[in-house]
Amino acid sequence: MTGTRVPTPTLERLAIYLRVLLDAQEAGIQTLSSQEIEEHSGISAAQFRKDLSYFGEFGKPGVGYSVPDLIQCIERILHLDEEQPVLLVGAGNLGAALVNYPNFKAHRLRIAAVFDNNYVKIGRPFGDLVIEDIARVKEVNAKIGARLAIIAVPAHAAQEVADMLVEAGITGILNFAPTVLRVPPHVHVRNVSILQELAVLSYHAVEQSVAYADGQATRGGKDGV
Amino acid sequence: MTGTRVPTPTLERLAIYLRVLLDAQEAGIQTLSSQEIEEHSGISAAQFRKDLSYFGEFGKPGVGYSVPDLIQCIERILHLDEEQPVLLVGAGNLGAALVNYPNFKAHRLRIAAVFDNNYVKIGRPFGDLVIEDIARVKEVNAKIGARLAIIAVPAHAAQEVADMLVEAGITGILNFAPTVLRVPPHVHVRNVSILQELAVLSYHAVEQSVAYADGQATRGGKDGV
DNA sequence: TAGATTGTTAATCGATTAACAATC
DNA sequence: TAGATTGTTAATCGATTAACAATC
Repeated sequence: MTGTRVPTPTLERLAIYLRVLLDAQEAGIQTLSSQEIEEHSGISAAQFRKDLSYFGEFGKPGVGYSVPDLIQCIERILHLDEEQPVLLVGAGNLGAALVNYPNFKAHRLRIAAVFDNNYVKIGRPFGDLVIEDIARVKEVNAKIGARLAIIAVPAHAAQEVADMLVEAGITGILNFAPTVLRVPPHVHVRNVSILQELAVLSYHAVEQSVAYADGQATRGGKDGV
Repeated sequence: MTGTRVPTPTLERLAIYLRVLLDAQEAGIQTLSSQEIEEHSGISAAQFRKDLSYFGEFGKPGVGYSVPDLIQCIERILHLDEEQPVLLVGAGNLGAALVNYPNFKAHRLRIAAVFDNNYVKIGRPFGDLVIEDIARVKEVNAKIGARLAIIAVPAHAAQEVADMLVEAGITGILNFAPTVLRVPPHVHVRNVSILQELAVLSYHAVEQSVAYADGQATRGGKDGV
């Protein structure tokens, strides 16, 4: 199946499978069937098998999937099989939450440097790191060689930061600022928009309450995944 | 078009349009065409018109869309036309970032209470609020009447928190914990998974770099949206 | 009116689901 | 071997795109 473009939803689910598998490994489980993956992930067994088929054959008919083997395969696919440095820009509240985020380690992601443009903050400690001047990001990343970066600055500064990151060799940006970034075609951006998420929930939450009050609650809605 | 289910991608884009419109209003722009919306949002004009068509007719042929009118319409659709209280569970680093998040106000979202289960934290100030005992969430929300809540606790505690929130009348949950929540069908969950986002970027970032090094850089990849 | 732009329909595209032969 | 479960193909479903008549 090499050559086919992998759908983005497939990649997103891969990360979910990986989490389920790591939990299973923690619990000492050796083997899981696609049906069992469905029970733990909420993603259908057929979808799981289809997703994996983009990358190869990983299971044994009649048996299922070896938990440690599949973990290794997915990690390799996602390039999480060796430590991946990540730049963080923005030493505010969100940056502090990220730099202390305990779950990165299990995925071999490591915040390797923190940047800000505030001269009061530059030079101060931040988690295990020291805040550096965003103006020096290219120079600093020449040593680190990170491809991934997180933007956690106010919206009005995000585009300028993105430009500097691209200049510094970053090819994947996780953007927390509520703004559309313009980047060259070889750079991927994923946006985390808390307001957008809440807006979607707001639409449903109130709709649902009304339906509920009318005794018209929907059935069989999918649980959160 | 009433009666048709609105696709989730449409709702997600609605929040993006709203942001573009608010920016335009800020800049004193009175009218925008779908083409201009495309330029600012990265979402195609056809898609924009199709999205709005689920809710009614909002534009004038030959003219475009009134910025203030459309803002009002989208706000009404998303139930952001009047203040919406939101419960926050988890008074850690992420909770601190959220409680101080400046952008909620423009969308009429307000964190109305913060909860934790740590007795050392309960009673302490947190932003403008005082941390309350999660065990009292039902009691507290009986007064607030929030339908939306944010879970910002470690993964191992998230399901228990979700159960309590549902019990307290919450119908929309924004979940930051890396775990699949099980909730009744009338409750909507949206997950923000930083690890998942970085995993997807990791896949692409390294792929792209390799392609780049080989002189096979992809063309026309979509810019971040 | 003539030009511009909408709202909607039909065509295209892509992702999900179901079913089953292959195989451990 | 018999039972279970995979990987894949074909059918279904849903979302996006393109085109255009309606209309300001």
